Amino acid sequence: MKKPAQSHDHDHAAEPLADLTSRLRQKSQRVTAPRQAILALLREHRHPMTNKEIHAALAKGDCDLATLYRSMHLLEGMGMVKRFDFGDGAARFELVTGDAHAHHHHLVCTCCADIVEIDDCFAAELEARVAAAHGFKTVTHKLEFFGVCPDCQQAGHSHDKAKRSRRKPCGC
Amino acid sequence: MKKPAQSHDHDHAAEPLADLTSRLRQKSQRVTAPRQAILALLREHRHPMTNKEIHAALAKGDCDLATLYRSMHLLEGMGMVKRFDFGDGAARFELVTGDAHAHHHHLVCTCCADIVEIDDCFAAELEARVAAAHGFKTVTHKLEFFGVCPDCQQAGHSHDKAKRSRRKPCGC
DNA sequence: CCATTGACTGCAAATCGTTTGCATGAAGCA
DNA sequence: TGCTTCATGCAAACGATTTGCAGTCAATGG
Repeated sequence: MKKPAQSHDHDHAAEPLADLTSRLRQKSQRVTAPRQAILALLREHRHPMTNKEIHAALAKGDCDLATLYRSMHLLEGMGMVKRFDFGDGAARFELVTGDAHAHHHHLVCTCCADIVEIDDCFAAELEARVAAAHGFKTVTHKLEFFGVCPDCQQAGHSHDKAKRSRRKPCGC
Repeated sequence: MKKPAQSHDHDHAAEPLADLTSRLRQKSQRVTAPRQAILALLREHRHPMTNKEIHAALAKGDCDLATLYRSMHLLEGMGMVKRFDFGDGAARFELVTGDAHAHHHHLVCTCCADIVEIDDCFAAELEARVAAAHGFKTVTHKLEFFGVCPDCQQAGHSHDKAKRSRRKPCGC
């Protein structure tokens, strides 16, 4: 088996792993090895990851893919992770950091899949406007931007927007 | 087989079917029965439809599901239909009408899946702002709103936003 | 009007992301 | 320490979408 309680190393300004697990416990959810591994990994990444990426990044045997999916549902339901959809058919997840920066969007390079975070959300006001105009309640929105990043522009690739690439943000 | 050139009936201010098929022909694509059936059906609907819905709406035998998927790719590539993603795992398509109203978003009821079109796109300016701020080129965006429509609010259902319903915009 | 030919279609099998059933295993509590 | 319940691993099931293949047909030239 694996080290039971690694609470040291890699800690770049992120919430301590212990705090994360205690959040789990407080909501009467069990703190299991797979869940700890997932949270520990997500702490390291500032950009959303697909379940496949998460699964590949975890030590082999740390967490079954089915368990991973179940865990992400659980964490999403608890508000500990946020789900993003870049339109390529695979959900992406990001750890919800307690601080500000909570609500944000992304700018995804359709060429190299590089991701930039867009912090200021201009859509909040629009949300209210839209809700009022149509009588809807509890309105939320999904907004993501796609384009070609500076590096890829230089690379000289002939990238017309999204083309029909469904599998990857980029078809390179 | 079916009537070869029905260019009459149902015609509420939409582009004539003949014009649509000629657009196909001009791009050196063949005008086949399945494609005509698809275009004819899409002309009737102002809201985006999933391939399953389109397939179900077409007369049995009019178009195989595989052909439907291939056709939608073709039409999307030609710019004759636009693809929308409501985050429920199924792509939706809408006929691109030559007129204005080209670029628009939707407000989807998470309860009854009712759809309202949002014509004014405030995001266009944001797109430019985002592109400039990060050096990206050919930036596009995907933006959809979700909420509970007036009718569903009355129905008294206890609908907290999207919950974890992935399959349908609504989990009613 | 008929032959030609490559694009298009239907069908079935294959993919991919995601979910679920089930028996075993372990977290948290008495 | 033992119980009870929740969580996990494995495999099979699923739904959306894609693809291989052989037969079919729209567009074209004769």
